[in-house]
Amino acid sequence: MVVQAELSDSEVDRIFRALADATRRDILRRSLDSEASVSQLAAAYDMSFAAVQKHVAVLERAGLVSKRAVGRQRAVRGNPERVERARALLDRYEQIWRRRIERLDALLADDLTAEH
Amino acid sequence: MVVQAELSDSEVDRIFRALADATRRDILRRSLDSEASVSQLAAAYDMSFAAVQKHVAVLERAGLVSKRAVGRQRAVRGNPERVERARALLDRYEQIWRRRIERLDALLADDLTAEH
DNA sequence: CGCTTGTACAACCATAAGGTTGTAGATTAG
DNA sequence: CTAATCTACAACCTTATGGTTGTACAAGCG
Repeated sequence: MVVQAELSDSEVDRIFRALADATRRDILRRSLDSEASVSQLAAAYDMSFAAVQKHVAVLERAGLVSKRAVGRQRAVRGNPERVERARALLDRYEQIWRRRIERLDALLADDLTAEH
Repeated sequence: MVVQAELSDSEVDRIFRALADATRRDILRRSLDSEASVSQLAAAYDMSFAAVQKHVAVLERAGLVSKRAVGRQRAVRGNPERVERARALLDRYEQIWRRRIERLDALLADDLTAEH
């Protein structure tokens, strides 16, 4: 099992920032489903090629997709490992909440015991 | 079981946008762990009260926290349901990728069969 | 070779984000 | 009642974001 380094705050910032745009989420979905060139992606949206190119760049800087040269094209593919990392972060928040509930439950149990 | 409405694109935008800042993620963690007033939260960061207040407002608009009036204080508490929703979205991306792999595996199996 | 296609990137613009200070209203403490 | 505390919000500033157009260059096509 590969132990991964903790993501820095700014890396996490970039990941969630990249996910905070519907076009980028759609590009991520497509590129997880199958590789597509930047121009193929661009054809799918009602905006300039350059705009789509920028969105891909934001995803790339966040590590959510990577590009591979195929002739003059750049094949974009999603990086499931990064998505998993983001999901794991949210899992931790849920754990924090669950631990809180456990503490509260324990307190309540103590109170009931004390009432004897 | 409560069936939940799909989150709109802009709701998802707000959720991930809210998560894309280290201070806000920390506020979310704290408020999932235990309720805290805005001023208690503000004391924890090296920025003005108003700045922290704005961060709380961003989290609130995203539905990640809610506020409850307690005298003159506003108790901020995290909303685990929303965190779960965000996590579920990322799960879907991972599923998309897994389905792709399954398709590729199926193709490979066909090829091997064809070679007989 | 010359033309088309695919990409990269700079320059620019409008708006949003993240911070500040200042003012004002509610609530509690003395 | 008066003073202190907690919150809300407006106004302002700087920088980032998301879009545009235009230019440049590499790779395929005929």
